[in-house]
Amino acid sequence: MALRHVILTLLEAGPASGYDLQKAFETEVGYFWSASHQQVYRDLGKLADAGLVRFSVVPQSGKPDRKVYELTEAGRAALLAWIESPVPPRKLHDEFMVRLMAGELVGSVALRSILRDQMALRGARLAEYRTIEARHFGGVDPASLPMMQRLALMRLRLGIRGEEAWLDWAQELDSVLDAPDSPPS
Amino acid sequence: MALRHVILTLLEAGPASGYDLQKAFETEVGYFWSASHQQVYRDLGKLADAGLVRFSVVPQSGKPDRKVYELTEAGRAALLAWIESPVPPRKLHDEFMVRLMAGELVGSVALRSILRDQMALRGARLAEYRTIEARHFGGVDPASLPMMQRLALMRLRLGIRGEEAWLDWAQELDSVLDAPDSPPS
DNA sequence: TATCTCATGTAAGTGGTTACATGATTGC
DNA sequence: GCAATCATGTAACCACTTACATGAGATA
Repeated sequence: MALRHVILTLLEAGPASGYDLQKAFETEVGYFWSASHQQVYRDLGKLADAGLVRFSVVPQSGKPDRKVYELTEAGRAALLAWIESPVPPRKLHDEFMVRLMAGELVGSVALRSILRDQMALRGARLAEYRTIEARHFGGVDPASLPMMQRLALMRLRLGIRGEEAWLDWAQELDSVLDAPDSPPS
Repeated sequence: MALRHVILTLLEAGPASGYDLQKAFETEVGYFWSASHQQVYRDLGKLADAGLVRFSVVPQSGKPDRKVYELTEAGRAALLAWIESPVPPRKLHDEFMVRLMAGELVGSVALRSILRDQMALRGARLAEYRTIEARHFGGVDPASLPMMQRLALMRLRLGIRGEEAWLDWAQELDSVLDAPDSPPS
């Protein structure tokens, strides 16, 4: 159900089309929420049916018409109520961990290469995040920023810390895999 | 699709009933995969249809019969092939982050209390993980353990590091929220 | 000439959640 | 007497993915 609330949140920041929202999922909100354009369009329809958003059609020359959505009063109220509702426990689905477990049981030799692949991938992501941080915020103290940018920076930093922690751990795992196996006593 | 492979992995470790598997999802594998008993039973059925697992019915006195599942050769082969298949990029869905963003836009006063709640929750989880670590592994060097326990410990440590990183970040956020807001220049 | 971007959607399938259902045994 | 544990499942619904579809203008 939360995707609807993410959409409401994005619309609270200003009117937008389905296309605009989908772009947001690929960029700013991408490091804490993802959604495909099909989901976005469908949920916009559902939200409109429920009276939480309304839209106006903006014709364009040469391009398809834009449907620009905005929050209704009911939508704003629903969003406000949701913010303070309890956060459901998130459930984890970490395929990499499963492969690690499976690889060990099956006696696969490929554990190392899977680990290295994953490290490269996440290292690249971390570098990307750091670039964004440097370009947009350039080593500034978060407390000195207006609240909006301050929280945007903090959201980015969570992504950075998460990747750092993962890479630290992966490094430890990599070295620990080197040690010879001793039979269980 | 990955749930089926998690089940195959658990069965590779030894025969088990649906009930046993579901217990595993609540304990050992709980910090990297979750599944409800309905999912487990349904997917066991699908796996049996596909010939990747087989089961034998074990009657019990006073309790319902157990259906004890085990891997077939085809199942083991499928698992092996899967381990080295590329890991699809995991998608994030962090409700807490969305609330933070929404709360700011709407001007909610409740941000602080949401943050504190979440910190308490994750702090408790971290404490739990550390207790398990101390009880099962008692400060031992992972490299000295047989491979199986070694990886079990490393899986647990990923959970620990993840919670630690989150709490560090939350602490920073908490203090950063104190600073007065300055209007965007 | 071909691909990318803008901009919208439908249809079919899979994955996951919630609620319902049964029934004996063990511990409070 | 009541709840929890053991052990299995079905049915209905909701969320999400993959594939298909259109069509003009911009860029390589």
